[in-house]
Amino acid sequence: MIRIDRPFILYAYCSIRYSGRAKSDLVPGNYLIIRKGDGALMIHGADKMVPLNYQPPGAVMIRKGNKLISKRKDETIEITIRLILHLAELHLWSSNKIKISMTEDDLRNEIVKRIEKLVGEPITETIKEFITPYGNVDLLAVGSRYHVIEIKRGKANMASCTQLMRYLAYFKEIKQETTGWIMSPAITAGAFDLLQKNDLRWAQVHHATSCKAETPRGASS
Amino acid sequence: MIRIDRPFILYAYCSIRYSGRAKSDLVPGNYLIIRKGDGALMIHGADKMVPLNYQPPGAVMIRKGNKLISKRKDETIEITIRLILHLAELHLWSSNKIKISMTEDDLRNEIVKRIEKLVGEPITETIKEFITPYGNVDLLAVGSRYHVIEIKRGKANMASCTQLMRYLAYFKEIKQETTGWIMSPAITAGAFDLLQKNDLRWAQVHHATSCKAETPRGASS
DNA sequence: AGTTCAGTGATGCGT
DNA sequence: ACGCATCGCTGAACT
Repeated sequence: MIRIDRPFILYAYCSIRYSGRAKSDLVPGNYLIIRKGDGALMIHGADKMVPLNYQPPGAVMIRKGNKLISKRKDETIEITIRLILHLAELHLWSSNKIKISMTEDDLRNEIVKRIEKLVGEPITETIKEFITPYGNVDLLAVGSRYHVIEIKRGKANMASCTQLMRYLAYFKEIKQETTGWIMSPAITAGAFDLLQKNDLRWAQVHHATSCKAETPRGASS
Repeated sequence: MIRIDRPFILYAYCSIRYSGRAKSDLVPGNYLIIRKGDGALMIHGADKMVPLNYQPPGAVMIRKGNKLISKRKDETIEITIRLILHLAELHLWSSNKIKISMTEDDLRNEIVKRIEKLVGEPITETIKEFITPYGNVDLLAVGSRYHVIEIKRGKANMASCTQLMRYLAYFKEIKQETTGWIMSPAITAGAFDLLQKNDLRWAQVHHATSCKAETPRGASS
């Protein structure tokens, strides 16, 4: 019963049992096991990006004979190793953080720059992450009325609409005149219909370059 | 310029550039690169479960000198290798599928068994995935009225509520008397408030074992 | 610790 | 293909 702390990769013929939030059994096979220094554990099959089984950082691993057992809170992964095919410790693994651009936040900054053109009226103030009891509004633009804006970096869908409608319910409660907007590069047909039915608007916006506004009525898809 | 098809793991001192839906640069360091036979690519740092950079199945990889370039549609990852620390091909990697239990679908089956006790009235029919223009209802139970049931395997949140409310809007349109339910092992405080305001109900249900029903009024959290 | 939300979400299932 | 919903989602930020 030995505690294992160092990060390693292990390619082995093994079987896996998981129990916790859910349960799973994995029949014996050749799988790739990756264990990081923070406790993160991933067991990968031959395809797909997501691991077959996994455990988040904080898990503690011990070895008991030919079994590797990783535990975290009420969750356990038990790896029964039948044959080690490849094993390596990874020294001096870097933990640099990655910097991503073209996120939703970047898009919001673009929208703020062109806000008057997008909503079609003079705006005196823009507030990011405006707090309501039903969640925080991505962007609130104040002009002759409030513009409640939900931003999506990709294609907006029905869930995006209901998220917007949830915020609007609050402004209705406090009897504040508002227009609800979704601003995104694209929107699904169902979401667009839902917007129309609720008298909400969509403005097509793009990352970094141009922004073009349309009312639901004028847009085709 | 050599095309690479075989799965491998590579631990190397390298830098990464990604461009596609978003953009990122990763400063030189020691990273673990995993490439699967279906094209899936993952570049892992020293911690966390999620890769720093990645590409889904279908990506094509070529080698150009000390660069590995993986492309898929409009997305490119370029790995500039400065020093190979460890390299291995993975032979006979298994692609067995994993079978998970205690999913939302399992919970739904439990609920169907106890449906009359949960909704508190005789039920003549239960329909899974009942289709509405606003999406498919997890479970529809028909008694003296309709019971529209949204099921969550974990803790229900505000998004769960708005999802339910979206379905209910349809039944209101067709003037069908309904009661809206969320059934889940737990629910967040904000979601519970939102339910109450909209005269909807929550029933606490558990995986596999017992089910206990409560009205929003009676529940504490 | 709890809650909310973004994500290069990914993945599966339907149309 | 697109649309939609789940995920043992993970991770981050804020309370």
